[in-house]
This record gives sequence, structure tokens and C-alpha cells, in this order.
Amino acid sequence: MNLLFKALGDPTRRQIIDLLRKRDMNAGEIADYFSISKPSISHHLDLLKQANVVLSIKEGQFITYSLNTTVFDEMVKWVIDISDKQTKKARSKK
Amino acid sequence: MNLLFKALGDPTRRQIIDLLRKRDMNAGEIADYFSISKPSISHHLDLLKQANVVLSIKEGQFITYSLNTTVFDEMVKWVIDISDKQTKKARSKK
DNA sequence: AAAGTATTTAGACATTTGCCTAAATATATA
DNA sequence: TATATATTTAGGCAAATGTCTAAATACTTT
Repeated sequence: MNLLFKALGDPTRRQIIDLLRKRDMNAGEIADYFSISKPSISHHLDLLKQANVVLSIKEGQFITYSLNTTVFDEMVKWVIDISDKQTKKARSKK
Repeated sequence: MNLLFKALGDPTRRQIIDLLRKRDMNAGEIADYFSISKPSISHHLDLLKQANVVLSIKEGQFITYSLNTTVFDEMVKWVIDISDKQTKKARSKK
């Protein structure tokens, strides 16, 4: 979960996620959306991969990246849980 | 949203959130749960406050911290949105 | 096989982060 | 008013992060 939050804590990486939401893309296509170097994008993609937010498959010369939204499940559960406890606390106060 | 993800990207800060889920606490009480120094905890609390995850009110000599779960709403919306687009994509593929 | 294209790895550098101790501020109590 | 308690602010330091350029790797095309 720490890797996930760390991964989401950078605007470039969240933009990459937003891009992949629309369609799968290869590293070069993704890089074209940004003004930072390809190695930097590659590094961001690596962190997203480590956090399990994206999956990659090699297709010949290209590497196609896609979103893996299942990792968000645990995160949402965590958040819901917090909000839930809070709701209970608020209710019992009244 | 960046401050929020940054705030959540540290285990100590997530533990603080977990503590405040059960009840409001003052800075000293929170610090007692950790083996790091009080100034460090104070710093973590400041970041959580900047991210709007916690609220603080001064009560005499003490400062009581409480959770503000409303900030998670936007985050959950963002995540749901991503998962939703993905679901649609998956459906249309089939 | 050589040259071109796509991507990553390596290594350097500045900035940010998380931690610490010492000092400052604010309130409470003797 | 002097002292104790609660918390933050200041300043320093090592490690992590985000960026870059140059070089390496892998595949494709001529």
C-alpha cells in the first residue's frame, strides 16, 4: 500500500494513469505527452509497475502499458473503513 | 490532491490516521504511540493538516487533533472514475 | 550485417523528505 | 512570579526522489 500511495503522490504519474484510462499505450506514446525526458518517463513507469498500477507487455520493439485497477480495491477499502468508523463515532455522539 | 497522496504515502502518517479513527487525541498522546521524537510527530501532523486530513483545535495547553474524512471524497471519486472507465473499456472489448 | 527505432540502465546532481537535538512559545500550576 | 508541561520552530544531516545526458540493450528494416 505504501508503494501505491507513493506512486500516486506525483502529478506526472497520475497524468500517466489518466492517459492509460483511455487506452493502452507504449512508452514512447506516453512520453510524447510530457516535456520531460524519456528516461524519466521510463522511471515513472517503473514505479507505477512496482506499485502494480500498470502492467506492461512487450510487443516486438514496443512495450505496451495498461492500467491495472484492481490495486485500488484495497486502497478504497482502507479509506471506506476510515470514513465508516468516523460515521459511527459521529452517530454515537449525537 | 497531491498533498493528500503525499500525506498518505508515509506509514507513520497512516498510523496516525488509524489512531485518530478511534478517538481524537492530542499531540502528546499521539507521539506516545511512536518511537520517533515529538518534533518529528509534530511535523507529520503538520503535513496531515496541510493535506486537510486532520483538524486541530487548541484546548488550553493541549492541541487536540481529529480526522477530517471529507477530503477522501475527492480521492475516492478519482479512483472510482478510473476504475469505471476501465470497466467500460473492458465491456466494449468483449 | 549494418543502421535505425524503442526503451531501459547507469551515473550524476539538485531538491525534498524524514529524522534528530536545541531552543522558542504558550499555557498551567505552585 | 517562577517553574513545569505541551507543542512547535529552527537548523542540520542522511537518504530518497525526480530530473538529466550518455550509453546499453533489444528489435526491425534495409
